[in-house]
Amino acid sequence: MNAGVTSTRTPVLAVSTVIFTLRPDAAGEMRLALPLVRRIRAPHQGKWALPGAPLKANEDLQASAASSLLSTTGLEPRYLEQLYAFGQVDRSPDRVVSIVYWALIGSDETASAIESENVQWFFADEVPELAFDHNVIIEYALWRLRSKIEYSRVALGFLGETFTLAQLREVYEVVLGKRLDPGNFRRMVESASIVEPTGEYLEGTRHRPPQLYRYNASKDLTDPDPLTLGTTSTRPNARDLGAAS
Amino acid sequence: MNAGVTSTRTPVLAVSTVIFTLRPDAAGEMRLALPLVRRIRAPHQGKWALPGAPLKANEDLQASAASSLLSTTGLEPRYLEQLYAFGQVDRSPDRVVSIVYWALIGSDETASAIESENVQWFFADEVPELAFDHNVIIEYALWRLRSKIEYSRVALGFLGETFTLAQLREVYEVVLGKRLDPGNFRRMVESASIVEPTGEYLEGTRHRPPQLYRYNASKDLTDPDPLTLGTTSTRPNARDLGAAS
DNA sequence: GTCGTAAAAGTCAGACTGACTATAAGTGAA
DNA sequence: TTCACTTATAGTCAGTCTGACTTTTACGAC
Repeated sequence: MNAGVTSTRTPVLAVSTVIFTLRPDAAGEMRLALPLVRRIRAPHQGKWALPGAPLKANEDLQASAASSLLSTTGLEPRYLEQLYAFGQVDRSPDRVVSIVYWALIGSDETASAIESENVQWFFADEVPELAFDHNVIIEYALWRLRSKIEYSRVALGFLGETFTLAQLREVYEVVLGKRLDPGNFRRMVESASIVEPTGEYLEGTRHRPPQLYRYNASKDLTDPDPLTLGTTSTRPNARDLGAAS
Repeated sequence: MNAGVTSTRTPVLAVSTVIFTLRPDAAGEMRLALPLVRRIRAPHQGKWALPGAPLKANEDLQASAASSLLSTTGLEPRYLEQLYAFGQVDRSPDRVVSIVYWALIGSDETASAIESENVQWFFADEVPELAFDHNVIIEYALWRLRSKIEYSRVALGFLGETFTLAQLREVYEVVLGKRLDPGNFRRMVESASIVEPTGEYLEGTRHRPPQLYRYNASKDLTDPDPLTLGTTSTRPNARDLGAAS
């Protein structure tokens, strides 16, 4: 046995990404899915893991997340945000601190995805046992997605340039795991002016053609990094507590 | 000149902490304050900076934040949570990725604080020009504190074991920078059952003695780490969007 | 034309919020 | 002892938001 691998080595930095999309299952139901890659070296060789790579010396963190994601899965996310830095001493035989990003991509943009024996899509509720603490990481990313969809516009990260309200609602329904009332959803979306109508209508439906929408401020969707703090507005739904005056 | 220091060295990991407390200014007004330490070596020698230290090989991230905070400032925070990992290539002449924590401590617990020529308290709105990107980091920590106080119980991190509703309200007022209606504040706090009355009353006031409260679930206050995900409840104020059934 | 379907608009009662008023319970001063 | 003062505590009320529900509209298929 190789006895020397202790956890007291100088910490190494890696950047990984949890990237979600929506895909239909066998029954045609839309479900949350994410790509995993098979580890090709020890530790945990052969197990599935999040896409990622060691941090390069001349690369910013977010750029590192994007580039390692692109090179291992072929995906370029529409939304990308830092999730958390995982650094428990015992999370790997080596001392690895993983700075994890989470990302969203539209179903229509996953066509370019690499799919092979070593890169595959999994439904979020059918993730196998992964390498390291990656199962915990995915759980946390899911929690963050579900929380954030309620007060921000991240849902748009799943959709293309234009979309119908029914499509947008479906995103919410899949992520939150419950049905939403179409009327109330429309009211919410319109009052929050998250999106605006394009004036065009979707054709080819079996019924009245739904209006197409686009989002107003695509800026708001990307890069909520503290690095852009000055330009970030406060959350739309933030409430006051017993405010006076 | 030393010409060789490029930013392409292998990344180094540091852990720093923004720790807030409430202290009275000269006029007796409570204000947000935080301790800074003077850098004793290059780069940015002599400038003020956040307390921190390189990550030790055998220390978890949060433990590293706590221990470096204790050794440089003498403070042991009541609330400690990861803030963000800062890793821009150009944020330091060396390549340093800083995993930053943010913390709260009660005014009554800052007595043990080291104060010297090289460790001093600053009001949050009077922070001088700091080393590295630490000004940006503090801005972000402030934003996070103000956001989080609205939907969580972090405010309790500023207070001792027991407190009056007026004291709790003052924390909110200072952090949010606006006055709150006492009656509405009481209603909010009671309906959210954030705290419970102890049955005791504060003495020595010039008026009717206010009841003392303590918090219900001190568990909820500490460690919102994803590492404890299973036990974390969802946010109390999280709202649904046009939910049906 | 009629039917079926989903879009889009409207209704309504209950909960919540912010502003405000009223009462109660102490201390210090007269 | 009594009064004045301050703050705790309780209550009121109108406006807004929310979830459930109903109605109307506009299209394709037949």
